[in-house]
Amino acid sequence: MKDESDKSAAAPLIAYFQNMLPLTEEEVELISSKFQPRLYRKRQFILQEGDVCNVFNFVVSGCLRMYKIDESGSTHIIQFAIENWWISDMGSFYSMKPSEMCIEAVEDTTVLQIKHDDLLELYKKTTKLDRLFRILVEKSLIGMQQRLLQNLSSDARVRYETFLKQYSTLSNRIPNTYIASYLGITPEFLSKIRNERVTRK
Amino acid sequence: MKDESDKSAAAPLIAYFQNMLPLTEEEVELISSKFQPRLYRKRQFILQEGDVCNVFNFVVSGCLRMYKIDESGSTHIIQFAIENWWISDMGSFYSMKPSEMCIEAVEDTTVLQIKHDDLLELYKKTTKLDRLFRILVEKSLIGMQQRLLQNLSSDARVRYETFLKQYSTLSNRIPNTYIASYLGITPEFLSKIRNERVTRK
DNA sequence: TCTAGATTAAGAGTATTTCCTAAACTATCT
DNA sequence: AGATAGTTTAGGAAATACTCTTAATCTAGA
Repeated sequence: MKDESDKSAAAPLIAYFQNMLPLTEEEVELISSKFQPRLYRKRQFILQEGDVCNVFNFVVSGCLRMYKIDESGSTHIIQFAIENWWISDMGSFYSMKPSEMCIEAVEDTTVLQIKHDDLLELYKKTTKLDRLFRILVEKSLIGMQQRLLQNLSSDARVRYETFLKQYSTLSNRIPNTYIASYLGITPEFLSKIRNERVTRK
Repeated sequence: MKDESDKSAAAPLIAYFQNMLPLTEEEVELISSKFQPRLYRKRQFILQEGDVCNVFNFVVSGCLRMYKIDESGSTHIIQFAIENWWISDMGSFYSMKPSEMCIEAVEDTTVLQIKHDDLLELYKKTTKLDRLFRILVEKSLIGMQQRLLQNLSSDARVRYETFLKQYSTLSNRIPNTYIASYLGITPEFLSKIRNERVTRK
């Protein structure tokens, strides 16, 4: 019974993988057995600053945010993760050193988690995993590069417009303070930008 | 004779890979046969805006920079690549769409290049390549994430200090205009920062 | 040796953004 | 349902971080 429910729990992940690469029956079994579903309530922590990030998270539903609190106390959101996104502090995950980041649930969120050691074991057992993770990390890298470029070349207004396009489903689901923190500005200033947008039209 | 020279040319790459994961004799052969050495003279283009980025580059010696020119005409350097670094516009490489970036030699630079199709073929022939590229892309992603964090949370002074630490070998090898462009400021302002540093001590 | 580009310098200027205060609104908890 | 805490909007003053301009000096390539 337990097996059955776990297996069906991993269905969204299997679908996600199958969409990238066909999987054999055994691979489906193997992957399903290693990913554990877990529900986080709004504002619960998946990772806290100072802890080692020892799981890789695949978001089934809901929304997570990863952020860092700097010396002066302000938070900077590196990434949101919604349905079918991956999130983890890879630096900490691979070095097994304490993380400087927090990962927190923005809404009630279901994730599928794999522990560090289990992922390494999967890599050993089937090379398909190397390929899947290669591809998904490549995608993340491409996205990250574009974000960096944005930050280098655009002011807050343009960055906000881009955010609205890219995260259209998210923009009215999360507090504006989070968006401000993602854009690297104060909530008050975001409010001004929003006001400009409205009156301009 | 040709084979011999090609094989030895790939030696730095093989050493780099062996340092990550042991390779079999066949894998060494296979990889060596697909990577072509190429010399670019200072200011030569590896990739020009509008072209498809159809090679992946491993820098053996020298230095490359990847940058974008925005609408207003200013250039933004995304990345430098020195010895043992990888560089390519991955967005263009995997989508096979024209790139918005340029990659240019900052010094005379030797690279080992693999063509898009050859890399896909290697992925097919040996899954070891998936693993190697997974790992190296993961490293890039971690680095990129840190850079983004820097840009979100620090002013130009701090970013410059970080640059000096991270690229200590590079900082006195390349023009300051490039460093300014990497940091996202004008060369004049970088000069002020540098002046401050000196007088402060 | 000449020339173009790179670096430093310095002052004025600007724009983007923060900071502060405050009011209105919204969600959450008991 | 009412209280409380957090979120959003608003507005004006202020700061800072950075640009722009001009110009002189220095450096490296042809």
